[in-house]
Amino acid sequence: MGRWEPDAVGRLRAAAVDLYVEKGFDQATVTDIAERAGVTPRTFFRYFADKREVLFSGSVDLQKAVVTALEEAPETATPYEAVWAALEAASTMIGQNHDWSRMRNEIIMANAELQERELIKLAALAAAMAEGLRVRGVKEPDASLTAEVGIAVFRVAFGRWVAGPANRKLTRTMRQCFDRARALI
Amino acid sequence: MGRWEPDAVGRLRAAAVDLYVEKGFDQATVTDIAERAGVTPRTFFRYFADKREVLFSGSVDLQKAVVTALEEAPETATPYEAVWAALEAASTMIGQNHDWSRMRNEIIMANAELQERELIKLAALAAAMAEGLRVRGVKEPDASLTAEVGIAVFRVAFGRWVAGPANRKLTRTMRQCFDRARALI
DNA sequence: TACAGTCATGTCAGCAAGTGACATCAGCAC
DNA sequence: GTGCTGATGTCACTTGCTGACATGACTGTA
Repeated sequence: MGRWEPDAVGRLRAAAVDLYVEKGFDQATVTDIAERAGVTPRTFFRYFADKREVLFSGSVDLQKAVVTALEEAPETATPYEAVWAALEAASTMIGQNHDWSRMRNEIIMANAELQERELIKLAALAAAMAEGLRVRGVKEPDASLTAEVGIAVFRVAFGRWVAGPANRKLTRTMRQCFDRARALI
Repeated sequence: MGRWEPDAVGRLRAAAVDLYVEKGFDQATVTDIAERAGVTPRTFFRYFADKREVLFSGSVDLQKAVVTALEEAPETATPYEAVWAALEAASTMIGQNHDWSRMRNEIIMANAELQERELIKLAALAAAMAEGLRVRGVKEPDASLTAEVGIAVFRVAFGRWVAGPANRKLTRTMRQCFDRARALI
């Protein structure tokens, strides 16, 4: 046993999410969160760059999965097909937990600052995908265009999935949007 | 003559942009800006919701132009073609002033918070475009997909144009990316 | 001419986010 | 036991942003 209760990060994360749901993101102060986690506000900012970041710790793994999928996609795949591999990998990760996704999404949609953070994470994902495509030999502007379109598809598909019934598969919705985009463009 | 110098908003905007360039967005405090504009910090927040918003006052007009273009696009146009009309209108507005766009873009790219704001404005633009398409009778998810892809094209094209030489036409770059997306997807 | 109302701005007090510098002290290595 | 390390606490501070109220030039009207 350490000097303090272990897993301060875990307690902070849990406390934050609880409070964001209970009182709303704006009303939940860092002091509240820290207090509930049995810790000082200063400690909160040691683990999370800011109040929003609590909800985005998963984005690192997501980005890794996406990049890996791009690397492992068959050499013969077109850029858009390679992007599909990335979207599929992302869907598999996120699609596991419809409940969590829905709750998290509700918190985010209720607050503009959180939407901003969500968007910049997706922009970073797009940038990573574009880089992954460039590694595959795709030139600009093709790499960026394909990656950005991929993220566009992701956004729409995720939005539909998260608003729909829990038993629907994200991968399925993603594929439908992916194909539909192809038909529309 | 009023009790104070006229056009406080204009002075605030100018002072803010100047200082963002001179010292960087983070280092420029609202107190600085207000002081240079000969006004109280409180007044700054009467005109701008926050420190970032100064750089985004044009987005209202942009959105109007886009929506109008969608309304006026020929009935026979496919969704993607209607989106082109919107992108063209946006390009015509923004493409006028390469210097201003480049400076503004440099300020924004140097700061994550500003990029977040830029992204949410673009997301709002996408939402407005999707709504415009729905008005045209396009169903979901087609409306959202087409609109989001349109914004993806816009992002890439704008990025290329703003980084390129001043005499290049935004509309041209936009069209190239628009067509290239069609080829890639 | 006086009077009332309005509008842009000032004044002031205050909260919450976020940061830097330094203190503390359990546990571990040696 | 000595000394180091790492996680947390403590404190003081800056900055963004807000609410409530004050001020006084301008405008319209009787």
